[in-house]
Amino acid sequence: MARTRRPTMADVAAHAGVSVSTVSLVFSGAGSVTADTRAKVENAAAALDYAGPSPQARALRSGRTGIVGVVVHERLARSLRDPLQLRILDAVVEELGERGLGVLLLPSPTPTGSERPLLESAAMDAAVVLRVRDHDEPSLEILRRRGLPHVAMEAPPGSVATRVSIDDTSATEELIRRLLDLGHKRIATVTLPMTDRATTRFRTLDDLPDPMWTPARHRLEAFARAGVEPCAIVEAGASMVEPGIEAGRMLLAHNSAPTAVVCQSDLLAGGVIVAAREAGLDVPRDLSVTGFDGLDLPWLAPLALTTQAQDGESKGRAIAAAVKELLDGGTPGEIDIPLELREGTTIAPPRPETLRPAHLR
Amino acid sequence: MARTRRPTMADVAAHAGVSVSTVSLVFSGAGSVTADTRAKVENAAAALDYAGPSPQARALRSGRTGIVGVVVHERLARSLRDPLQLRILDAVVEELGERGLGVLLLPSPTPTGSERPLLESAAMDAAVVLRVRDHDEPSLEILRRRGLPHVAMEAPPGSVATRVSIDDTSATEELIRRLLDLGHKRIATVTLPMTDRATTRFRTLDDLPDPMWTPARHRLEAFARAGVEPCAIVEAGASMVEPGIEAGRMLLAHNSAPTAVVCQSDLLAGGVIVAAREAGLDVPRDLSVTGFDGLDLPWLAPLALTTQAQDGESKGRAIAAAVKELLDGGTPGEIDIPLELREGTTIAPPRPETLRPAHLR
DNA sequence: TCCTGAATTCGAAACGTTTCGAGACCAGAC
DNA sequence: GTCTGGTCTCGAAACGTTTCGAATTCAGGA
Repeated sequence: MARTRRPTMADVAAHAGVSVSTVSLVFSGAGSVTADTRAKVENAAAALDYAGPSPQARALRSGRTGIVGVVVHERLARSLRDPLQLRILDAVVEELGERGLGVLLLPSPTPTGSERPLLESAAMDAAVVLRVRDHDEPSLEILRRRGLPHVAMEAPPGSVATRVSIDDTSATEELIRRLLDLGHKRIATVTLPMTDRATTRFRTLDDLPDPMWTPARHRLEAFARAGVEPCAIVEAGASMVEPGIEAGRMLLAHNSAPTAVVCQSDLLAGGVIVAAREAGLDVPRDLSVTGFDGLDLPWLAPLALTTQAQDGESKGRAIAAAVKELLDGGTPGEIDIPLELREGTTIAPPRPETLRPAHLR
Repeated sequence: MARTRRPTMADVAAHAGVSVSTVSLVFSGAGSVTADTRAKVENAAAALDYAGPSPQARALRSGRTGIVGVVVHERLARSLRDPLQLRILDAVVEELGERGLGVLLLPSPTPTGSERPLLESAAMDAAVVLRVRDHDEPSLEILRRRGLPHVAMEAPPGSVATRVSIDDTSATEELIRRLLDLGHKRIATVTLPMTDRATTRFRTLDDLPDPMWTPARHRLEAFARAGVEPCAIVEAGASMVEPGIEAGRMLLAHNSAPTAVVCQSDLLAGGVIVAAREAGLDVPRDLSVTGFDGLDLPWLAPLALTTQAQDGESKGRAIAAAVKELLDGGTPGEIDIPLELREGTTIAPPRPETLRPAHLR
């Protein structure tokens, strides 16, 4: 089979005995075309094995590519191993797909990365930034330069025109107050990664990185709002179970172990619970644990995590809706996705000091 | 700020006092340009806030879009909740990204789907099909029509020019033989979903769907190769823990419960183990369980799954390498990714009949 | 019979690049 | 002083559509 040139609209037009404009009309479905003419064109297309108008040419002429870029963590798996993020992306893909829009995965540009990041050079009509560092996110500047409309999730207030966010500070504060009401005094926290290349480690309030991932910062600020200081802060290397276990071990080995741990994600909380079990502690009697996100963690049974649940699907749909509105020339502004405190079985009043396992007093 | 037209290469050329071709040369980095001229052009571009050549125009003229489509399950999350798939996709994105290629997510076209699926209309240079149903996969036909080079993972032999696959039949056979050698007679199996919209249910060898997802079929065929028939077959609704639990419950409630379960994925195996624990059974003494994929399941501790491990990262890299070779005009052919039997602690000889819990005899 | 207006179809002009071949210029060899 | 070869720059021709306004056709009313 000779590797021949693909047929173009001109070929189809010639074969059908009509003009190129008419063929275009048939394929775009826009103008009015006689059933007769339409049939001629369709037959010609079939005869030539014409696969439809070239997307490249269509994009150049019409100015629309039908592609929406989605900026994720440079290591894709870092972003998507989190089931919540996946749900969000899934909803975005589905919702945009209904309008014929495709999603292009864009690893977040890094200073050390390639000369010309995809975000700068790829064709697209709009973009979604799923992961915004604190104010200096370079993606936002690139998008501005290119004049591309964009939506950012969990971005710092004022950093971008269209935001879709949750009020994670208030939600975390609510969890902290629960623990305070139960009588807890020594409350530790396990945070999300604060930077792109985080490792699991102790932090103090004086030792926080400056461009800091927004959700980590917001959820940490809840302590100040609740008027307490965490007795220990461990930054997790990733929002996954393994780093959660590690963080839990670190906290329990600490000189004065906490009676409660506020975890910035459910996966981290799950890890902390595994570490507690490992140390022979009973959750929640020896240690109260809270999560964030509201995932299903069936392997945690019979415990159910006390957490703030967010609905990934509606978050994704809200993002997609905002993108569509931008493409239609609208200005969606700021969108707030509600959280719901889900009562689980992982918090309880602290055990009287004298009854705690000796090594934890 | 007046919403003004974006500057083009012609504007930059005029501002710099050179020709359009020269500006193009500067941006493409190809031809030889005096340092002086280059500086003039770069200054002009900066002055006009020119964001670089239009990807649309570049794509039309050069014929290359820099985009590789990746066909995933229609419900994105179905594909990507599986950590292995995610690793593969991650490696593909990273490896292609190094060459400046972006990954466009393409939900698999469904009969009921939109009029014109993205796979038919989106701009791209090549495609990867991560999920091939048995022979009649519609994606492959569309790609052929469009004349796009493509790579398919786990496709039936002969269905496509470039395949990247594992020998899952042999690997599963190896696991089955282990169990036979240990003395097992009643071996059940929990399969991957066989169709796009599967539910967790019993199946028999006479009752298999015809277009059937290839890995499910291959791994099931291992029983015939090993010369035994599974004593029960449960098709899982998805390759996740929850359907695995459900499948495990169904098998254990069966009149003559198995002494071993061959699960077509680690997540399903994890679920079966949870169901066994729930029923008061000891794994592996009361029930042997094998998995497939080689994931890390920290919550399974202290057990370690006996499984066939595949390296998602090298699989992804192999796929990306094949795509690059296709784009360079090569013909990569068939690529086989090796599997490695990982000895865990979840299989043992069956307990003598008389010692088994009464309800399981 | 002639005129009006709606329904179709058509021609031509973009859209913003890349690429090809040719021209201009300059230094060094004869 | 002329010729040769290399380096840099340029003009013009695509790439394959969409879209705009104009041309054509045809039916129905005056």
